[in-house]
Amino acid sequence: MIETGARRREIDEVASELFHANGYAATSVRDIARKLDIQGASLYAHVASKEDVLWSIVDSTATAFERRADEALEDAQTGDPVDRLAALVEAHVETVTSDPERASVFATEWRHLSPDRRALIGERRDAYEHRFRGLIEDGIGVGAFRQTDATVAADFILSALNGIPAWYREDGRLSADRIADHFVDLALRSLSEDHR
Amino acid sequence: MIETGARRREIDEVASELFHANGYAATSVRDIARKLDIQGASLYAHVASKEDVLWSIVDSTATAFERRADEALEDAQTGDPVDRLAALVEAHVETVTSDPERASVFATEWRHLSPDRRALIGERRDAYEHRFRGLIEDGIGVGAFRQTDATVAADFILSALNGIPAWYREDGRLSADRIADHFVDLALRSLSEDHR
DNA sequence: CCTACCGATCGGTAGG
DNA sequence: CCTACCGATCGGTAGG
Repeated sequence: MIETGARRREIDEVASELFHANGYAATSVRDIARKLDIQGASLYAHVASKEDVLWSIVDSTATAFERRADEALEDAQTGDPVDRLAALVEAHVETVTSDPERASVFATEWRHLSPDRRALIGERRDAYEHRFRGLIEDGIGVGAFRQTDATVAADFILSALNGIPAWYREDGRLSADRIADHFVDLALRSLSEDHR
Repeated sequence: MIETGARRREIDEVASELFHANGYAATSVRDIARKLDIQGASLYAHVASKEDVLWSIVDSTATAFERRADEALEDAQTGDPVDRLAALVEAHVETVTSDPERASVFATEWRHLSPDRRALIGERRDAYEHRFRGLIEDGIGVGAFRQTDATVAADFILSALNGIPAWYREDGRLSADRIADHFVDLALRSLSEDHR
């Protein structure tokens, strides 16, 4: 049975902070416990292992990215690959900015998962990237995007998106919405045809 | 006195591999020693601490980025901000692909440095990013780039560049040169004016 | 570069 | 959720 109580959620929250700030390997179970004002060993009343905490964060964040992308594509209500890619980029920025710490842990700490879990996440990441690449290919197909390497372009855009947690501040100069606008713009233009 | 012998260089090389693959915190001094077929304690005949190894990698890689950028801008021999930004992006891709493991360690593991060293690297990173931002601003100024947020654009491009180690393979489908071409193209276009 | 060793800390368990 | 505890491993030192 998977625990889903308030305490369990608190664990994921403080662990996300610490894993983001110092990395999974440099964060001890006692570091997490200290932030919750309990003893290190007491954490095991709620979780079976340290890796389970990482898994919980990574798995739920993967689901968040997938769900938000699904919704965005449904809402788009259009077959235009340009609009659909814009919706995907916007959704991604929204997911990242809504919880930058979890997004950052998801993007950088999954190598510390067990081999089986790592493989599972690897597949989901591939499928997610495939959406980007597919829409880029579609856009090239209809002549909306320049003839370019869709794989490189998808990596380019996704790397830029995943870099957001490194500099985003909730109380920063730009709101999450404005950042999303900028990123949609930069991403679409990077694929645009010359009109000179 | 800083040791610069062949063994010392080997240490940085295998440490770069391990720090890249598993992260600094998850790599033990004995892991590094094992790859060199020596005892864990023997490593301390060559280095004063584990952190000194990380520092050596990070510091030399920062220098490599700076030097290659300097050369590229000198070679550019032009005041055109578009050409100069292209040269900077190309130089960055070259530095990353010439040693992706070191580039990746530089980009992701510097948080494990001591506070003073972290601050030093932070300043150098800021200065480096400032070159990108400055050229973007210049390009906007002369009307070559669209009116956009230069800080966001610089983060966008630099994050994309720093994502390369995550997917680049030396024996992969694309040569380092071709990747550089693609990235120059994607980066410049992302800043381009509409001509519609 | 080795052997022998150090104190500290790690993730995790037992039993309440 | 606590106290008490476990074996393993950590970065690093002493002395050769």
